[in-house]
Amino acid sequence: MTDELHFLMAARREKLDAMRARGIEPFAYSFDRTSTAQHAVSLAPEDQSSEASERVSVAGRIVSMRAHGKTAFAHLADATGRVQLYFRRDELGDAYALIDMLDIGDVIGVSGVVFRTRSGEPTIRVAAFEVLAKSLRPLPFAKEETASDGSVVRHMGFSDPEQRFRQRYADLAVNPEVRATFVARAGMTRAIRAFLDARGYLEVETPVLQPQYGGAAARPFVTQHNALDMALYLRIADELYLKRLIIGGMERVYEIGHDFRNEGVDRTHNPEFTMLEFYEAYADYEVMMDVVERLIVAAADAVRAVEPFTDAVPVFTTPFRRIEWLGAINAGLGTDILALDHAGLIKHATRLGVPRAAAMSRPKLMDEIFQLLVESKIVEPTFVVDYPLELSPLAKPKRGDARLTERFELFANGRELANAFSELNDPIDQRERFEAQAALRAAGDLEAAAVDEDYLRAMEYGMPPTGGVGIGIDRLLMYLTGIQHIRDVILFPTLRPE
RNA sequence: GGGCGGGUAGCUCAGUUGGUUAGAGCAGGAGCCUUUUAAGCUUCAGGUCGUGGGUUCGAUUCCCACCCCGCUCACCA
Repeated sequence: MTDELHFLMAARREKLDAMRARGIEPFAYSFDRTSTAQHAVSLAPEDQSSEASERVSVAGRIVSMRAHGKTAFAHLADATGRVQLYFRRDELGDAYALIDMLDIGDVIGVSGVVFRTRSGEPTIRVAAFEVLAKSLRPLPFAKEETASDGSVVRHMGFSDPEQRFRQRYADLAVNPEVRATFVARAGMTRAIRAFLDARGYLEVETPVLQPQYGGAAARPFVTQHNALDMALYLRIADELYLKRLIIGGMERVYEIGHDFRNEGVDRTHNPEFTMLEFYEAYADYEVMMDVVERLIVAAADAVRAVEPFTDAVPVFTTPFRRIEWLGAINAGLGTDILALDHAGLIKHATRLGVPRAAAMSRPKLMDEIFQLLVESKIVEPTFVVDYPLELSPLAKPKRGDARLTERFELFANGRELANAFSELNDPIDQRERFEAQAALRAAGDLEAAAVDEDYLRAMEYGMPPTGGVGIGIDRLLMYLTGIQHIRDVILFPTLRPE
């Protein structure tokens, strides 16, 4: 059936027309609120015989309605919660006829005094009300029952995952607890900004559209600039631009923004996601480990402050455990992985069950083996330190062991939460690393980086020693809240068009 | 991409071993009801049973293909 002709919508259009026939315009310009729903509830007198002295005006959406002839009850929801409304014909006179033209979903403004009903529920006795926006399309509100222990039981409702994400507006309107996730998300990023700002960091914005992408291993989205007649890539990382700023003398910078990776969509991957990167001149990865630890704790405190997540957020003991990449993997493998040639790596990877190992490059094989033997088994937050040089084309070699780099990743619950290094600041070494990547790329590794000549030019001017960190904000929120699917922490996850 | 499960009313779901009018609750219309709260009572309406083919006297049901969704594996260092 077509929406336009649907009987449910037709009925609402008829009510709209009936209101206008009475000279009422049901789409308002503004409404002066004197109270929120939450505040109105708090005004209710203790005993049932009296009522609050103060008259309140509240606005929100009608989420339930029970009409009884000459009286009617409804619940009004705003951002703070819900409050019951009581309409009486004795009180409203001719205006009471408008009750027949209201629907669940309408946005209305009411004023009246707060009292308690026979059953004790705080309720506004409506003295006047107006329709602020007529709802022409029915929202799938669920019936809610307040159990004797005060918990709310929702009956049926709006649960189809596809429709919830396609119509997040309806999801948020109907399932108010969804909002809490995004309140927590905002609290978390606010805490992170406050933490970095307090440390003297400057928040910056670098290009999303880039002529050359880099800073990570991933396949990009490509787009076309018409006037310049050139291809542009959506960034896969912020890294190389933020380090250009370090070279320019902005000694502490961070950016929170979207990166884009042209890869699969699943429980932990959305094509666009939010990345925090921060860089600090004159710091090495030891300093950054300490910063990351405190930043994670600050983020966790912020999420813990949001009601439904208080118990979900892990309580950390610092310092986090540290293990060495090479020691951990060699212990699992029973031999020195760095002593293995390509054929030996393929043999071990295959033995461990890595599919299609024969087609993989050395770095890829090492990472696969690491994931299986070490990463997947980490539960408590753990810094894995000192990654092999060939896995880390932007990191400085480790002092005292040129096979490794000063790099760490933070893992918890088998997932990567942060990736960081003492940034490579030797432009000659960086060129060699880029060229090694380019060779992998030429050999068919679609995720290997290309040589970035402009970045090398910037480095040649002189880049101070720098510590840098990347943290996936969506993943961090998932970890802290215990939410299992990335689409539940993103307001509008990527979907196929309808 | 592989495997498994699913797509039936606006929402949440039953059901059809192939058969005539496809069901429920909520939401909706009409009526009654001046403290209800999953309000209640009476009554009415609401469906191309994901799409397209095939088999059949007859397909929402069986067969084939396709589309979409979920879970999962793979991929995503």
